[in-house]
Amino acid sequence: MKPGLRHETEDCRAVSDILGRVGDKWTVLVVGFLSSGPMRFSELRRSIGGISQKMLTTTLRGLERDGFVTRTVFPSIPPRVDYELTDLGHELRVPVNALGEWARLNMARVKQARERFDNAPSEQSTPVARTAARQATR
Amino acid sequence: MKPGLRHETEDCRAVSDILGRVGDKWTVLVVGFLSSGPMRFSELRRSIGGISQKMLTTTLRGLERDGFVTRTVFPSIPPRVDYELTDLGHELRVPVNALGEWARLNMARVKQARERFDNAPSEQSTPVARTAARQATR
DNA sequence: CAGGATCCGGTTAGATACTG
DNA sequence: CAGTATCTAACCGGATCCTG
Repeated sequence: MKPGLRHETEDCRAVSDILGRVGDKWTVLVVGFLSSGPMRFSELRRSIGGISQKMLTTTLRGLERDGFVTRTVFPSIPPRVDYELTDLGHELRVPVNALGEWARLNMARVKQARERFDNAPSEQSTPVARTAARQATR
Repeated sequence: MKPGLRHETEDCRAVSDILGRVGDKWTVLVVGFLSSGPMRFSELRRSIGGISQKMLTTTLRGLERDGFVTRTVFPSIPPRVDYELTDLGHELRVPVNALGEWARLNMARVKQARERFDNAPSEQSTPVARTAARQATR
Protein backbone atom coordinates (compact mmCIF):
# COMPACT_ATOMS: atom_id res chain seq x y z
CA MET A 1 0.00 0.00 0.00
CA LYS A 2 3.02 2.29 -0.01
CA PRO A 3 3.49 3.42 -3.59
CA GLY A 4 0.82 3.61 -6.21
CA LEU A 5 -1.77 5.45 -4.21
CA ARG A 6 0.13 8.67 -3.94
CA HIS A 7 -2.39 10.64 -5.90
CA GLU A 8 -5.48 9.34 -4.19
CA THR A 9 -7.77 11.68 -2.35
CA GLU A 10 -7.54 12.08 1.40
CA ASP A 11 -10.78 10.19 1.79
CA CYS A 12 -9.60 7.23 -0.18
CA ARG A 13 -6.45 6.98 1.86
CA ALA A 14 -8.37 7.19 5.09
CA VAL A 15 -10.66 4.43 3.97
CA SER A 16 -7.82 2.25 2.81
CA ASP A 17 -6.06 2.92 6.04
CA ILE A 18 -8.93 1.85 8.24
CA LEU A 19 -9.77 -1.05 5.98
CA GLY A 20 -6.18 -2.12 6.08
CA ARG A 21 -6.36 -2.38 9.83
CA VAL A 22 -9.84 -3.79 10.03
CA GLY A 23 -9.45 -6.12 7.10
CA ASP A 24 -6.41 -7.94 8.34
CA LYS A 25 -6.55 -11.47 9.47
CA TRP A 26 -7.26 -11.12 13.16
CA THR A 27 -8.27 -7.58 14.05
CA VAL A 28 -12.00 -8.08 13.79
CA LEU A 29 -11.89 -11.20 15.89
CA VAL A 30 -9.86 -9.48 18.58
CA VAL A 31 -12.10 -6.44 18.64
CA GLY A 32 -15.12 -8.69 18.74
CA PHE A 33 -13.90 -10.55 21.79
CA LEU A 34 -12.90 -7.34 23.52
CA SER A 35 -16.27 -5.75 22.97
CA SER A 36 -17.78 -7.39 26.03
CA GLY A 37 -15.08 -6.07 28.34
CA PRO A 38 -11.38 -6.12 29.15
CA MET A 39 -9.46 -9.34 28.68
CA ARG A 40 -5.95 -10.42 29.39
CA PHE A 41 -3.51 -11.68 26.83
CA SER A 42 -3.81 -15.42 27.32
CA GLU A 43 -7.54 -15.16 27.72
CA LEU A 44 -7.76 -13.60 24.27
CA ARG A 45 -5.37 -16.16 22.89
CA ARG A 46 -7.45 -19.05 24.13
CA SER A 47 -10.74 -17.48 23.05
CA ILE A 48 -9.59 -16.84 19.52
CA GLY A 49 -8.06 -20.23 19.23
CA GLY A 50 -6.11 -20.31 15.99
CA ILE A 51 -3.87 -17.30 16.54
CA SER A 52 -0.18 -17.47 17.31
CA GLN A 53 1.04 -15.37 20.18
CA LYS A 54 3.17 -13.40 17.80
CA MET A 55 0.19 -12.45 15.68
CA LEU A 56 -1.88 -11.62 18.72
CA THR A 57 0.87 -9.32 19.96
CA THR A 58 1.22 -7.68 16.57
CA THR A 59 -2.52 -7.22 16.20
CA LEU A 60 -2.91 -5.77 19.67
CA ARG A 61 0.02 -3.42 19.18
CA GLY A 62 -1.51 -2.15 15.98
CA LEU A 63 -4.84 -1.61 17.66
CA GLU A 64 -3.16 0.13 20.55
CA ARG A 65 -1.18 2.36 18.25
CA ASP A 66 -4.30 3.44 16.40
CA GLY A 67 -6.08 4.17 19.65
CA PHE A 68 -8.61 1.35 19.50
CA VAL A 69 -7.46 -0.53 22.58
CA THR A 70 -5.60 0.26 25.77
CA ARG A 71 -2.94 -1.92 27.26
CA THR A 72 -2.63 -2.01 31.03
CA VAL A 73 0.27 -3.77 32.70
CA PHE A 74 -0.06 -4.99 36.27
CA PRO A 75 3.36 -5.34 37.89
CA SER A 76 2.46 -8.58 39.55
CA ILE A 77 4.14 -11.93 39.46
CA PRO A 78 3.20 -13.60 37.27
CA PRO A 79 2.72 -10.53 35.06
CA ARG A 80 -0.71 -9.64 33.86
CA VAL A 81 -1.73 -7.43 30.96
CA ASP A 82 -5.26 -6.32 30.26
CA TYR A 83 -6.55 -5.13 26.94
CA GLU A 84 -9.66 -3.06 26.65
CA LEU A 85 -11.46 -1.22 23.89
CA THR A 86 -11.29 2.54 24.03
CA ASP A 87 -14.26 4.67 23.17
CA LEU A 88 -12.84 4.94 19.70
CA GLY A 89 -12.67 1.17 19.55
CA HIS A 90 -16.27 0.85 20.63
CA GLU A 91 -17.33 3.39 18.06
CA LEU A 92 -15.47 1.53 15.38
CA ARG A 93 -17.56 -1.50 16.15
CA VAL A 94 -20.68 0.23 14.91
CA PRO A 95 -19.76 0.34 11.21
CA VAL A 96 -17.82 -2.89 11.50
CA ASN A 97 -20.81 -4.62 13.00
CA ALA A 98 -22.96 -3.22 10.23
CA LEU A 99 -20.62 -4.77 7.72
CA GLY A 100 -20.62 -7.95 9.73
CA GLU A 101 -24.37 -8.03 9.78
CA TRP A 102 -24.43 -7.51 6.05
CA ALA A 103 -21.96 -10.36 5.67
CA ARG A 104 -24.07 -12.60 7.82
CA LEU A 105 -27.20 -11.83 5.84
CA ASN A 106 -25.57 -12.18 2.45
CA MET A 107 -23.05 -14.92 2.90
CA ALA A 108 -25.42 -17.38 1.28
CA ARG A 109 -25.56 -15.27 -1.86
CA VAL A 110 -21.79 -15.02 -1.96
CA LYS A 111 -21.45 -18.74 -1.46
CA GLN A 112 -23.88 -19.42 -4.27
CA ALA A 113 -22.01 -17.06 -6.56
CA ARG A 114 -18.78 -18.82 -5.76
CA GLU A 115 -20.17 -22.24 -6.48
CA ARG A 116 -21.60 -21.07 -9.75
CA PHE A 117 -18.30 -19.50 -10.69
CA ASP A 118 -16.21 -22.48 -9.68
CA ASN A 119 -18.39 -24.94 -11.60
CA ALA A 120 -18.42 -22.73 -14.66
CA PRO A 121 -17.40 -24.39 -17.93
CA SER A 122 -14.29 -22.22 -17.99
CA GLU A 123 -15.25 -19.69 -20.64
CA GLN A 124 -17.02 -22.04 -23.02
CA SER A 125 -20.08 -19.84 -22.99
CA THR A 126 -20.77 -17.15 -25.53
CA PRO A 127 -20.80 -13.54 -24.39
CA VAL A 128 -24.55 -13.57 -24.78
CA ALA A 129 -24.82 -16.54 -22.48
CA ARG A 130 -22.64 -14.72 -20.01
CA THR A 131 -24.92 -11.76 -20.14
CA ALA A 132 -27.92 -14.00 -19.67
CA ALA A 133 -26.26 -15.46 -16.59
CA ARG A 134 -25.75 -11.96 -15.31
CA GLN A 135 -29.42 -11.14 -15.69
CA ALA A 136 -30.26 -14.29 -13.80
CA THR A 137 -28.43 -13.09 -10.73
CA ARG A 138 -30.48 -9.93 -10.50
CA MET B 1 -7.24 -18.41 7.39
CA LYS B 2 -7.51 -22.11 6.64
CA PRO B 3 -6.84 -23.91 9.90
CA GLY B 4 -7.29 -22.46 13.32
CA LEU B 5 -10.71 -20.97 12.94
CA ARG B 6 -12.51 -24.23 12.60
CA HIS B 7 -14.44 -23.71 15.79
CA GLU B 8 -15.38 -20.11 15.16
CA THR B 9 -18.98 -19.16 14.78
CA GLU B 10 -20.46 -18.90 11.33
CA ASP B 11 -20.85 -15.19 11.82
CA CYS B 12 -17.23 -14.58 12.56
CA ARG B 13 -16.14 -16.48 9.51
CA ALA B 14 -18.59 -14.65 7.32
CA VAL B 15 -17.31 -11.34 8.58
CA SER B 16 -13.69 -12.29 8.12
CA ASP B 17 -14.52 -13.56 4.69
CA ILE B 18 -16.14 -10.37 3.51
CA LEU B 19 -13.54 -8.26 5.21
CA GLY B 20 -10.84 -10.29 3.60
CA ARG B 21 -12.23 -9.42 0.21
CA VAL B 22 -13.08 -5.84 1.01
CA GLY B 23 -9.92 -5.14 2.93
CA ASP B 24 -7.50 -6.13 0.23
CA LYS B 25 -5.39 -3.66 -1.56
CA TRP B 26 -7.57 -2.69 -4.49
CA THR B 27 -11.08 -4.01 -4.07
CA VAL B 28 -12.56 -0.91 -2.53
CA LEU B 29 -11.07 1.32 -5.17
CA VAL B 30 -12.37 -0.88 -7.97
CA VAL B 31 -15.84 -1.10 -6.48
CA GLY B 32 -15.81 2.62 -5.95
CA PHE B 33 -15.05 3.35 -9.57
CA LEU B 34 -17.60 0.83 -10.78
CA SER B 35 -20.34 2.31 -8.64
CA SER B 36 -21.18 4.95 -11.19
CA GLY B 37 -21.69 2.44 -13.99
CA PRO B 38 -20.01 -0.21 -16.13
CA MET B 39 -16.43 0.29 -17.16
CA ARG B 40 -14.06 -1.59 -19.38
CA PHE B 41 -10.77 -3.03 -18.30
CA SER B 42 -8.37 -0.37 -19.50
CA GLU B 43 -10.72 2.36 -18.38
CA LEU B 44 -10.55 1.01 -14.85
CA ARG B 45 -6.81 0.60 -15.12
CA ARG B 46 -6.32 4.21 -16.09
CA SER B 47 -8.78 5.54 -13.53
CA ILE B 48 -7.20 3.73 -10.64
CA GLY B 49 -3.75 4.69 -11.70
CA GLY B 50 -1.34 2.72 -9.58
CA ILE B 51 -2.58 -0.78 -10.24
CA SER B 52 -0.84 -3.37 -12.38
CA GLN B 53 -2.92 -5.24 -14.90
CA LYS B 54 -2.24 -8.44 -13.07
CA MET B 55 -3.67 -7.09 -9.84
CA LEU B 56 -6.63 -5.57 -11.63
CA THR B 57 -7.36 -8.92 -13.25
CA THR B 58 -6.97 -10.73 -9.95
CA THR B 59 -9.17 -8.26 -8.11
CA LEU B 60 -11.87 -8.34 -10.76
CA ARG B 61 -11.82 -12.15 -10.87
CA GLY B 62 -12.28 -12.28 -7.13
CA LEU B 63 -15.14 -9.84 -7.26
CA GLU B 64 -16.71 -11.77 -10.10
CA ARG B 65 -16.35 -15.04 -8.27
CA ASP B 66 -18.06 -13.65 -5.21
CA GLY B 67 -20.88 -12.26 -7.30
CA PHE B 68 -20.09 -8.57 -6.82
CA VAL B 69 -19.34 -7.75 -10.45
CA THR B 70 -20.26 -9.16 -13.82
CA ARG B 71 -17.86 -9.59 -16.66
CA THR B 72 -19.21 -9.19 -20.17
CA VAL B 73 -17.06 -10.01 -23.18
CA PHE B 74 -17.82 -8.41 -26.52
CA PRO B 75 -16.46 -10.54 -29.35
CA SER B 76 -15.18 -7.56 -31.25
CA ILE B 77 -11.76 -6.78 -32.57
CA PRO B 78 -10.10 -5.37 -30.63
CA PRO B 79 -11.75 -7.27 -27.78
CA ARG B 80 -13.70 -5.38 -25.19
CA VAL B 81 -14.67 -6.44 -21.69
CA ASP B 82 -17.08 -4.58 -19.49
CA TYR B 83 -17.27 -4.86 -15.75
CA GLU B 84 -20.33 -3.85 -13.83
CA LEU B 85 -21.50 -4.07 -10.27
CA THR B 86 -24.25 -6.56 -9.61
CA ASP B 87 -27.06 -5.76 -7.24
CA LEU B 88 -25.09 -7.57 -4.60
CA GLY B 89 -22.13 -5.35 -5.37
CA HIS B 90 -24.23 -2.22 -5.04
CA GLU B 91 -25.66 -3.44 -1.77
CA LEU B 92 -22.20 -4.13 -0.46
CA ARG B 93 -21.36 -0.51 -1.00
CA VAL B 94 -23.80 0.57 1.68
CA PRO B 95 -21.95 -0.87 4.70
CA VAL B 96 -18.60 -0.26 3.05
CA ASN B 97 -19.45 3.37 2.52
CA ALA B 98 -20.57 3.60 6.13
CA LEU B 99 -17.20 2.32 7.21
CA GLY B 100 -15.55 4.72 4.82
CA GLU B 101 -17.52 7.60 6.21
CA TRP B 102 -16.54 6.59 9.72
CA ALA B 103 -12.91 6.48 8.61
CA ARG B 104 -13.18 9.92 7.10
CA LEU B 105 -14.72 11.36 10.25
CA ASN B 106 -12.30 9.71 12.65
CA MET B 107 -9.03 9.66 10.80
CA ALA B 108 -7.86 12.64 12.82
CA ARG B 109 -8.35 10.77 16.07
CA VAL B 110 -6.48 7.77 14.71
CA LYS B 111 -3.67 9.98 13.52
CA GLN B 112 -3.43 11.62 16.92
CA ALA B 113 -3.35 8.26 18.64
CA ARG B 114 -0.56 7.13 16.35
CA GLU B 115 1.53 10.17 17.01
CA ARG B 116 1.09 9.77 20.73
CA PHE B 117 2.02 6.13 20.49
CA ASP B 118 5.02 6.69 18.28
CA ASN B 119 6.42 9.44 20.52
CA ALA B 120 5.86 7.37 23.63
CA PRO B 121 8.83 6.89 25.98
CA SER B 122 8.88 3.21 25.03
CA GLU B 123 7.54 1.65 28.21
CA GLN B 124 9.27 3.90 30.71
CA SER B 125 5.97 4.75 32.34
CA THR B 126 4.58 2.97 35.35
CA PRO B 127 1.44 0.88 34.93
CA VAL B 128 -0.44 3.50 36.89
CA ALA B 129 0.70 6.18 34.50
CA ARG B 130 -0.41 3.97 31.64
CA THR B 131 -3.79 3.64 33.21
CA ALA B 132 -3.94 7.38 33.76
CA ALA B 133 -3.16 7.86 30.09
CA ARG B 134 -5.97 5.53 29.25
CA GLN B 135 -8.40 7.54 31.31
CA ALA B 136 -7.24 10.68 29.58
CA THR B 137 -8.28 9.34 26.20
CA ARG B 138 -11.83 8.80 27.29
C1' DC C 1 -7.31 -4.64 -25.98
C1' DA C 2 -7.52 -7.93 -22.44
C1' DG C 3 -5.15 -10.99 -19.91
C1' DG C 4 -2.33 -15.49 -19.35
C1' DA C 5 2.51 -17.11 -17.97
C1' DT C 6 6.63 -16.49 -15.68
C1' DC C 7 10.13 -14.74 -12.70
C1' DC C 8 11.51 -12.44 -8.66
C1' DG C 9 12.15 -9.40 -4.50
C1' DG C 10 9.72 -8.06 -0.39
C1' DT C 11 6.48 -8.90 3.07
C1' DT C 12 4.08 -11.92 6.11
C1' DA C 13 2.76 -15.48 9.23
C1' DG C 14 3.76 -19.53 11.84
C1' DA C 15 6.89 -22.48 14.67
C1' DT C 16 10.33 -22.58 17.92
C1' DA C 17 13.31 -21.06 21.52
C1' DC C 18 14.37 -17.88 24.93
C1' DT C 19 13.57 -13.94 28.72
C1' DG C 20 11.92 -10.76 32.67
C1' DC D 1 2.42 -14.99 32.03
C1' DA D 2 3.45 -12.13 28.41
C1' DG D 3 6.04 -11.28 25.60
C1' DT D 4 10.83 -10.81 22.23
C1' DA D 5 14.03 -12.87 18.79
C1' DT D 6 14.95 -15.66 15.04
C1' DC D 7 14.32 -18.62 11.23
C1' DT D 8 11.75 -20.23 7.40
C1' DA D 9 7.91 -21.25 4.18
C1' DA D 10 4.25 -19.19 1.90
C1' DC D 11 2.20 -15.59 -0.28
C1' DC D 12 1.83 -11.22 -2.68
C1' DG D 13 2.42 -7.71 -5.78
C1' DG D 14 5.06 -5.78 -9.60
C1' DA D 15 7.58 -6.10 -14.02
C1' DT D 16 8.14 -8.33 -18.22
C1' DC D 17 7.01 -11.08 -22.10
C1' DC D 18 3.67 -13.26 -24.91
C1' DT D 19 -1.02 -14.46 -27.25
C1' DG D 20 -5.92 -14.45 -29.35
